[in-house]
Amino acid sequence: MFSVRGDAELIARAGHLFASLQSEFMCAARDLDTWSRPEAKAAIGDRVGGVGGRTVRKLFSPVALTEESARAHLREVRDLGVLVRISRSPLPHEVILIDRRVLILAGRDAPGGREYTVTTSKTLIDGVESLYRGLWDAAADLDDYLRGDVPHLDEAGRAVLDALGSGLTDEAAARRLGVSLRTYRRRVAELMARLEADSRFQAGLRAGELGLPG
Amino acid sequence: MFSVRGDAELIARAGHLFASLQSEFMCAARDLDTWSRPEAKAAIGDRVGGVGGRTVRKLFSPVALTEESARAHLREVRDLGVLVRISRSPLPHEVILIDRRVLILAGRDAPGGREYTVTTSKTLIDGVESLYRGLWDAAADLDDYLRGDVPHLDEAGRAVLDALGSGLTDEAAARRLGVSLRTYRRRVAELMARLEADSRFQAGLRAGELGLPG
DNA sequence: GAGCACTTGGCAGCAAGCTGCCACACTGGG
DNA sequence: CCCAGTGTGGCAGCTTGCTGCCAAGTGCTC
Repeated sequence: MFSVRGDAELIARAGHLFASLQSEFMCAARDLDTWSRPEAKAAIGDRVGGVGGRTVRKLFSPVALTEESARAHLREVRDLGVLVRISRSPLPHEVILIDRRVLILAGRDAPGGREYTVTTSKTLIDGVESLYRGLWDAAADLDDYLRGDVPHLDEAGRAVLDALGSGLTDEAAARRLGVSLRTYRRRVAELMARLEADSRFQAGLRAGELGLPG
Repeated sequence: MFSVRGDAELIARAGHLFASLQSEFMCAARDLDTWSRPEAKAAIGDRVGGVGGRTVRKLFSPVALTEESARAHLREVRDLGVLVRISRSPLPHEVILIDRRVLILAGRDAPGGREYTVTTSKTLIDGVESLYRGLWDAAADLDDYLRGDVPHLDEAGRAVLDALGSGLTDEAAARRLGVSLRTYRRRVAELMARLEADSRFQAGLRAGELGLPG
């Protein structure tokens, strides 16, 4: 195990690891800006290369989808065969696994550059891989996530969903929210349209599957 | 970072780490049988001691709940203030974090004893902790999981849930299942009772949150 | 065979949910 | 000022959902 500080040193000492990728590359990160320097990003991208019969998994937090440019980029790499999933977890620290032989973890940004820890310890790798796998399995496919992106609920929508999820009658829920029954039902109808549901059970099921209210 | 082989050596070289627990202990494991030797289990238990103002989190896979004795044990420790959650992930490798200062990972059982890797690398710990946190946040509280364990759906229950989730009216759903409306509604009422829901939305939400139909 | 427990299906009465319609209030722009 | 757009609330009419009740059918035990 060794540590390096800064992207340049990482590439110098561990760049060959990326180039020697054989079968599986897995990474988890908050967003696309893990590599603070564009040249480092390009260099790493070059070394990993295309999928080419290998499995490349990239797991991001929802923050990665904030900008449309990032979404477009993820769609592109997805089109190249990279498996992209979105986890509900913030994923504040980047984790990279190469062929389950090498584990690279990125620390925080620091004045002297970000510290990376590189290890080939099988026990460490197995442990981290099992945690990664748990997150991966629970994460949503990029397309599913984007399709399900419709229900970004504002405060009112969330309040309606909370009331619905409490099992209240419409009358009780409207009272709770301080609106008329007609208005409450209007909002329920809107939420159901957004969830593309024809019944309340179906709407609840979709909300639960999507992790709402998030 | 160092590795040890076997429980005895782990206790000899790292036992003090457990005893020095100050604020937070987190572990993830497939089940309760991580420590292959009862004496090792007891020794570790003694060293961690009670909660005593500290945060102790234990994350297990559903396999940990297979036996009623295991469930009873988890309820006991939960009653002592330990936070217990059940993840849908298999968690094949045990991970332990002590005060976010020490990371211990367990390898597979081997003839010479299981290999443990112990490290205090901040980058490693941060990376693993962020993955752990993602799994923890997505995991179900022990009580919720046990309470939610009710809906083991038989074929008929699953068919009802599928029909409900399709957004059909009761009449259309009954026709689809080849039963009368009264019978269908009777089964819906049973499913809702099992999900402890007072409305169809709430039932759907709970089903979605529980990952039904599994 | 009879008796019992359980399930199904039809029916009725009621509650809850759905939505159109209309009036009113508010806001912003010309 | 007027007008258009938007949102709210009350009401009515209708559909859907909920459940008790009763009769009939089925399977099991004695």
